[in-house]
Amino acid sequence: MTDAQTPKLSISQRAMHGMQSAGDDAPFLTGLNSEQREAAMALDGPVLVLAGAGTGKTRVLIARLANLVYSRRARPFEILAVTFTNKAAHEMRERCERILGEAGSGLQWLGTFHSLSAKLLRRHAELVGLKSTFTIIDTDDQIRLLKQIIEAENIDAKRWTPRFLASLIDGWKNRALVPAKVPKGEAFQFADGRGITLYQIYQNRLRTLNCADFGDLLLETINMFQQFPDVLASYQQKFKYILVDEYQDTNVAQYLWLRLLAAGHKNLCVVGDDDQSIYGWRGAEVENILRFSRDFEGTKTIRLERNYRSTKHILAAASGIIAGNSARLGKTLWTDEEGGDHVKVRGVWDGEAEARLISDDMESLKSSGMNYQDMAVLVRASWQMRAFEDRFIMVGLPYKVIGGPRFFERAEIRDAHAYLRLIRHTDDDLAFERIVNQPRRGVGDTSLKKLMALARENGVSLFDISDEMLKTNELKGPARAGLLRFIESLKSWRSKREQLTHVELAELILDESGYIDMWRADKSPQAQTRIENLQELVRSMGQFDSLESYLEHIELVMDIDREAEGDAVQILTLHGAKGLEWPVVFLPGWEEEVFPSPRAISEKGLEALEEERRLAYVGITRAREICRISFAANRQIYGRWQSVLPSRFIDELPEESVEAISETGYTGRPAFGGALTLEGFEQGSRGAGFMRAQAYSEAAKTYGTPSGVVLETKARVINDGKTGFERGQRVFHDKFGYGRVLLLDGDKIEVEFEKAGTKKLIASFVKAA
DNA sequence: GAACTGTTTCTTTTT
DNA sequence: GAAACAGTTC
Repeated sequence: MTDAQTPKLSISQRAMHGMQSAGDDAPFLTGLNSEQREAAMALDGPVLVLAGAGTGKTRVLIARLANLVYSRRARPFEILAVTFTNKAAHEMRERCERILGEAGSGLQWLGTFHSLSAKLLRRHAELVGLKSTFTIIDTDDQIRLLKQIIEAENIDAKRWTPRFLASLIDGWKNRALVPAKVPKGEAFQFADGRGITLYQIYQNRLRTLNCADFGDLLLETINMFQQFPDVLASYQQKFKYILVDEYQDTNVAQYLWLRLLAAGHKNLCVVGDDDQSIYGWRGAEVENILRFSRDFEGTKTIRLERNYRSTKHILAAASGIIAGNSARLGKTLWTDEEGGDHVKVRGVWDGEAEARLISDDMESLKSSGMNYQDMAVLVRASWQMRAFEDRFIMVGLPYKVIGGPRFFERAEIRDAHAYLRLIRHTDDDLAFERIVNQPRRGVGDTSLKKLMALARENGVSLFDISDEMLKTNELKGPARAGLLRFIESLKSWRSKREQLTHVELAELILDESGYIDMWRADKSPQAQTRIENLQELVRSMGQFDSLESYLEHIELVMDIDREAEGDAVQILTLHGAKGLEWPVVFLPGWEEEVFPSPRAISEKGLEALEEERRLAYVGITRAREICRISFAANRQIYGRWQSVLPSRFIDELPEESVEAISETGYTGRPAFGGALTLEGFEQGSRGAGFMRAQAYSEAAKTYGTPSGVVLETKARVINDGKTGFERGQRVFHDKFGYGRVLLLDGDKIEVEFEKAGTKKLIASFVKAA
């Protein structure tokens, strides 16, 4: 650790008076309003800052940090600052460095829960049975490992998928439950009561492999703290002040983690917004924010409600949406900005038309003097990105995908990483398994199974057992030759580690292993992209000073920093957009079955739906000046064309702040006369329902009304987009007779018929019995 | 052991 | 409509 950097003290004299907080004129406080100032200056004791979207919470956090350092309450390395995403951590570091200069770089304990945990664990790994060189495995490795375990236990991996087990285990880890602490009953969620046993086996296996998964990073850190109070005490002493961003997204494990560390000095400041809680599926508990003042006695609560980001209409639209939620603390955002554009809601024919519309908009905004980097497309799910990429490539519009079908998740990147991981530690069995036959070396399933069995029997790694086996004659033919070549290559690459830089080594490996050649020989259209990705990977390695630091970064951040190519529009998911803002924001795909996502609709009802609504709120509040929502009449889902309804959220937008239009411009009345002003639209928010109908029908006008599609929509509009059936309800079908509803899926339902078996069908063909 | 073929399932969202 | 999976053939 390179500790103790005292900040340059060219600052206000008053800020230097020992344990005083900074004076009102401290430079980092200028421009803050009174609440923000209060939050930045209340340094001691527990503080809860409830900060609505765009109320300047990051500014407050930075000011607070600066205040801590300048007032000499704490040196930079005595401050623990936790963010939720790596992006946020990165941004906060940059901004701190700008204000604090060198001292900003001294913020060694600024990071995500996971990266900070990894750092702590590497220091004390042996306390929880790991070596400090442990590998952090990703979801892919996790699933493969679980699959092996499930199969080894003779459980039907079809009925009980590794994926499902992984989600259960993640859930337990999110609640900080080691196998012994999982409530017994929950074992029955998997394979007739064997869930906990499997969890235990998995944990043992991870330990032998010297691996930790994401959940372990937190779980094991908590374990360590609980089992070794002296270690905990030393960190409680060390971290004099703790700051947490996006507190509404913390789960139980993270809450415990914080509570343990904050118990010493009790200087814990958390910043959050319950309306932006969008990680419930990852175990986040909004409860945490609600119970904060109960858990930490003497909590000072500060509310930031003045919005500095968006225009009035954008704010009104966002408020209109979020008002539909019942479970909230209730904040009222306000702004004294006047005017600004209305939020535009536009209906189009299909996804392609939507991409066209948006790219046209972007080009015209650009020609009116705006920069591409000031515009973003925010989607619900990453598959939606593709349509935009296709379109942007076609018209030559510069864009950058952030997150998305992520770089690191691509097979070729994972394979390349597996090679590098094996260079790092030859006993990385998961990596070995992945690439021993990639490219094909004749070491197939049977040979690998044999190796794995032997390795397990002897308690050694796959690499070591291979090395041993090659000395005997147990393997024959192509398998032996291939394995020999593989092992020899690995040895040779490892021996060159000293002479070559890690970048040169990576190039050598990709070349000598035949991996790049494998893709060169591949005639599929994606092969070229894969080769480019590999080149990009090698290039990105240059930003790190060793193989180890590169891999550590990849394992934690799960993405590489791609070259920022100047002025480009950004495409990202709504989740990825949290905490960011743009002058212009496009929100496409506001359709039932897309957003809210079908799962959220069918799953646990209200709760999931409210989370989707918060997501909509997050989306709209990312916009500063222009916000444009759109929806299509038809969309390809799973490769099948489906006609879809505008999202229910569109109905929830306040009429006064919204303009519903189509490419042909505004015209008076709905095209379908009575049809579209039917029951469905009349119920609920009347005005917006009209808008939804209007924008929709305008789209139909523009593109004609191809037979079938719109008519079908009309029928469903009468049903208000819902089937009107409930799970378990008894129904009748003309042909199949009587049955019971098994599950609801958009406009379709699955019915178990008494005579005809289980069928999935369009709900309108079924009557209540 | 690999190459080919047909079938099925699937997608939220991130560390 | 891809990617993962199972089954078949060489």
